[in-house]
Parts: sequence; C-alpha cells; structure tokens
Amino acid sequence: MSNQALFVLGGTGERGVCCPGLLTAPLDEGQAVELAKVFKALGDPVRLRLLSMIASRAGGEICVCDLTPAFDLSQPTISHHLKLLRQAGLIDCERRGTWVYYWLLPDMTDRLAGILTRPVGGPVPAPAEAPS
Amino acid sequence: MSNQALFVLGGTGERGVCCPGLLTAPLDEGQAVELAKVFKALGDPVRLRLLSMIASRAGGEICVCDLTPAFDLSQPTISHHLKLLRQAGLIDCERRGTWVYYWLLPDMTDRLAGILTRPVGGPVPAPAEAPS
DNA sequence: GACCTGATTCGACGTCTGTCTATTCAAGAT
DNA sequence: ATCTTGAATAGACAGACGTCGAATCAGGTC
Repeated sequence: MSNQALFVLGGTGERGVCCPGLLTAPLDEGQAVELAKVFKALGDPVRLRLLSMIASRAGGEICVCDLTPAFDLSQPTISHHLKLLRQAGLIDCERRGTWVYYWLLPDMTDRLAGILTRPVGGPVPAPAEAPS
Repeated sequence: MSNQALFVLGGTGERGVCCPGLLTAPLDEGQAVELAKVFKALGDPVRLRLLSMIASRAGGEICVCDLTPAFDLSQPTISHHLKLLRQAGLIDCERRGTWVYYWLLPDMTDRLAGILTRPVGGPVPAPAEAPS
C-alpha cells in the first residue's frame, strides 16, 4: 500500500487538471488524513535531507550506501526513514546486486506543489489584515 | 518567534528568485530543521482541515467560533492546533472584541509550493526506473 | 558449502504529540 | 462590580515517533 494516498493528491489515473487544492475549498476528513500522511513524512529533518539528496542526485538515483555516511545516525535508522518516504509515495527503490538504489517519484512532489499553489484569483483576496 | 523559520523558505527580505528548492540540491542540516517544522505543522489531518477552512474562506478570515464546531474535538484542542499553525508561520490571528479571527499567510504556502516545484530542467531527467 | 558485506526487520526505550478536563484570561452585558 | 461567553493556557496521560543494538535477509565471493 504505497500510493494509496492520492485522493486530493490527484488520484492514480490521469488527472490533468490542477488539483482541488488545499487553499480553495475545505478538505474533507478523508482527504485530510491522506494528505497529512505525506506531509508528516516530510516533517522530519533527516527525511527532508534524504529526499533532497535523492532528488538532486545527477542520474536520478542514489545508493543507500551513499546516503548513510552523510548522517550521524545508525544505518537501521536511515533505512527506517527511507521506508517512511517510500510509504508516502515520495520515492521508490530497487535492489541491484548487493546495493539498493532510491529515486524520486516526482508525481507526488508535483501534486503537493499544486495543492499548495493558490489559484490566480484566490477565494477572495482578503480585505486587509488589521481592521480594528 | 513566528516566522523565524524561513531560511530556505525565502528569508524575510525580498527574495524574488524561485527558492533554492528541496529538489535541486541537498539541504543542509539547519535548513532541513526549519523546513521540517513547517511540514510537521501540515502533518496532521485536523490542522490541514483548519488551514483549508481558513484559506478558502471568502473574505480571507474566519472566527474561531466558526472553526471549532466543525470538529469533534474540544475547544482547547482546536486552539492548540491553531497555535501550531501560527508558530509555523502559516496563519496569523487577531482578537476583535470577544472573538478571535484567523487568516492565511500566503507567503509561507507560496514558498512551500516553490520548494516542491522542480526546476524546468531538473538535476537530470533520470535515466529510467528499472534497469537491471 | 561457509563466509562477508550491504540493507531491512525486530524489540526496546525515551521523547514528543494529540487529546482531554480544569483553570485562567479578555471583553461585553447586566 | 458581577456575571456570561469566547478563547487561550496549564497539567495529565495514552499513543505515536525517532533512535538504537541485535538479529535476519539478500547477494556475492572464496
């Protein structure tokens, strides 16, 4: 159950349109639960660094053995964080011989970016911030 | 210390350019810690729903008294979640008479969207997903 | 086969988080 | 001044989370 978390996120099928969006209409319970899983995965400094290392890697993928030494953490801990990122649908991996390689799944980050992007008009510009 | 969390996020000054980005280069420790605080604030279904209710509100702001009854939670719990969103720099509030009104701070969501957006070229398209 | 190395899984443990009730604070109304 | 209502704070507590060491699994080498 990796990418089951895609309700608002765009669904698994084609979905050209630009996402309902967090900022345009109230999320319902189920949507919020699914979305929260993904943001929760991003809510840890170690996982953010892992994700950015994976995403920015020239060639598109990186070996666990190149990730681990960048942290002052045990190897099982890194493995744990990678698992959470994978369960959130942000990355995927494959074993090749002795090593395991990870890569970004850009669909998910694209969807998140879309969800956080305000529509041109917005729900209404907001009158001002300090009336009194 | 509300908006102290803006390193990668764009800084407090003007910063027209489109953010270093999570996906283009490895985040350093400090950047990751600050960014994680914001994503952590988004990593809860209740807070996501609160944020979306606030953001999508016509007029730009909403009274706490309109938020609370939408949830099956105690009033202090809602207050607690609003505080976390505020500390993350995602919303702000103001008391007007008996009531307290909240509104979105779009700068933060804009920055997050930018951070999650891949640059046109990308760090390199990624060769393919399943070599072997 | 036995052995070695890279990576994941398992259990345990301390900390952090979400929730509650009770209390306090702020602003009006009587 | 006292009371009432809306909201925030304080303290408590169960459950989730991040980390570790030990054990297990997957491949390759000898």
